[in-house]
Amino acid sequence: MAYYRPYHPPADPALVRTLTQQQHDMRQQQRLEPLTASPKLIAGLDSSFPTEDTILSVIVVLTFPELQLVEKVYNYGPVDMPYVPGFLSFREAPNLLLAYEKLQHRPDVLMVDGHGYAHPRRMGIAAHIGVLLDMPSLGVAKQVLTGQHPEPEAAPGSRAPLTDKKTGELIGEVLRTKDRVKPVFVSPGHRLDQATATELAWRCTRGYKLPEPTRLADHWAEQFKKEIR
DNA sequence: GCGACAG
DNA sequence: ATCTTGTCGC
Repeated sequence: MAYYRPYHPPADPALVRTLTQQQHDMRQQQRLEPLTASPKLIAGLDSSFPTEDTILSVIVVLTFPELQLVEKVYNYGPVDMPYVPGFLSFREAPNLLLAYEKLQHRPDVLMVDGHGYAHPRRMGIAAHIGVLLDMPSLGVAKQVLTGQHPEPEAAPGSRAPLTDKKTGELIGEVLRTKDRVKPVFVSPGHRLDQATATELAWRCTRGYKLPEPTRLADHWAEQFKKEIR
């Protein structure tokens, strides 16, 4: 069905060089380790674009493992950075951080819409935000950015490894959250490991393709969009 | 040189 | 991400 593949306008080489260096620097701060205590509150982060030059970032906070919504906030602002594959965080993270400041609750983990470690330089938006806030984070993406993987089994809960084609390193896991639906890509961002990331994503799944944190953030973005005008 | 390319 | 019609299945 994908007869056409998206075309991405060439990005400014100088800008790409700067951002790449910034990601390498941030990676020095990244730590992937087992999560010590079970989280009590988990947040879901997602952004949408009402117009081509404005961004709407939403953050929802749910209890864990009950997954009851306890808070939802958003921040609406301008966007200057264009979308460049591999540098999504520089376009969305700033506004997400502004939304985070409005939060009254202190979540224990952040589930971000996009990749974490499963990134060319292991610094996807989930890792980017986790490092900046120095908080445990994981990424849940709907499409692969880099890496190869076999198809996970049909049964919900099935996993398949996402590996770097060159090094063979495990960079994420493909998780089948729903029967007969394309799987999601889970990877750690900061302060937690792959096993924890996948387990959390699965324990947050309630019959939909997307885990509740990310799914609800996306859902509320639609509601807040009306509130804006 | 030829593809691939989160949201 | 966003736009956008019809269609399939529970």
